[in-house]
Amino acid sequence: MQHQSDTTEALHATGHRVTIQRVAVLDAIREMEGHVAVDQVAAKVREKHPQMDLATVYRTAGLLSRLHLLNEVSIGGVSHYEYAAPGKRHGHLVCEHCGRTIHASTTHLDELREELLRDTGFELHLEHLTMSGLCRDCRRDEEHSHSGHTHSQAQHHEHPMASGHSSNASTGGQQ
Amino acid sequence: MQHQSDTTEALHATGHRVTIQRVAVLDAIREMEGHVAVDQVAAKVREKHPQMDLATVYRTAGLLSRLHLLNEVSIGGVSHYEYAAPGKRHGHLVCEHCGRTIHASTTHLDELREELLRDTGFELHLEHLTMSGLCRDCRRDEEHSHSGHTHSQAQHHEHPMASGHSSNASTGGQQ
DNA sequence: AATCTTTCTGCAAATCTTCGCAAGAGCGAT
DNA sequence: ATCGCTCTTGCGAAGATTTGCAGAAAGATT
Repeated sequence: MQHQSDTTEALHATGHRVTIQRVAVLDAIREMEGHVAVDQVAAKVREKHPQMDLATVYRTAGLLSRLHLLNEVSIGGVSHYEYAAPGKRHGHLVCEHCGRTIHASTTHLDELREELLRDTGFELHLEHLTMSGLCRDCRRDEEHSHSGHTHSQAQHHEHPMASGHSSNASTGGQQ
Repeated sequence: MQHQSDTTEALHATGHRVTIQRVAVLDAIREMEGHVAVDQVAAKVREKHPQMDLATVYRTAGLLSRLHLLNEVSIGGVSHYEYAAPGKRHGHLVCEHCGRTIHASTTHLDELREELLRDTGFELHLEHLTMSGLCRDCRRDEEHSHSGHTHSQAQHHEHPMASGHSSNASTGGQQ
């Protein structure tokens, strides 16, 4: 369990200083599974370092994200982070209706990435990619309610939303 | 040039009320080219309706976006909107370095959309799709400075950044 | 046109996120 | 171990966005 070295190395290699805050934030997120919101990270970190400031967590998570030690995922406009386990790259599909997050293997995305690079010179960063749309369930629901255009304006009817987030319906193939 | 009717129709058809605020916001954004930030929209709208509240602009732009009359684009974490001209769909590629936004034809994206739909049941909404990465120019710059890992942390060289747009290219003052 | 019901808006307060700055902490040189 | 040069952090404040609420306005009804 010496991840520590990874973190330290990555920071060193990029000319950044190794601070307890940085190690603590990464550790906290690694301990918590899935995508966690910043305030959750802060809470976790404060268990051991009570004086850690929220702004520091934001800054640190942002930095670690840029160093590819974390992935940043925007869910409903709110930043979440997950540990960027090496070799486990995936895109994020967030359902606009129920808020659930699905992981998409990069198989599809790599293709897109190459095409864009060739055609526009733009190098797509898959690590931060979050795309929105409708998940299978909500899509079905929506089709059913195609009768009266009540359109209650009501935001999403908040599906049960499995507590532990990221119900993985992905293409199965996690690398 | 009676767009008015479009707006009115779309609102009606979805059971929403037609208010001056809603028409005004859509008009303002249609008059301003490209992606405009919410505060710019508010300023424009207030030329004619000085009492219009910022929160209303947020709520209205969000609604019009859900009705596909506008496209929402997140640039550097800040919401921008553009008029959703029918038949002009495109994805948004935002450069993490200089903040520039590039339009990607949906040719590439449609493919991805279909694959995702088939493999995961997820219906990707291209209208809101914003992807980040590095544009051609910044990519070249970055490759050049591959010498010492000084990581000067130097502020971004702030490219010219095509016309209009919010002068706010701040990718944030790096740590 | 007056009335009624429900949706919207303006306002203010709450959240989420970033920023500026002075004090504090790494890390290389002494 | 100490010094010094920078990078970082904590803190307060500002910026961005959302939310609750009560009054104002839209659309249906009479």
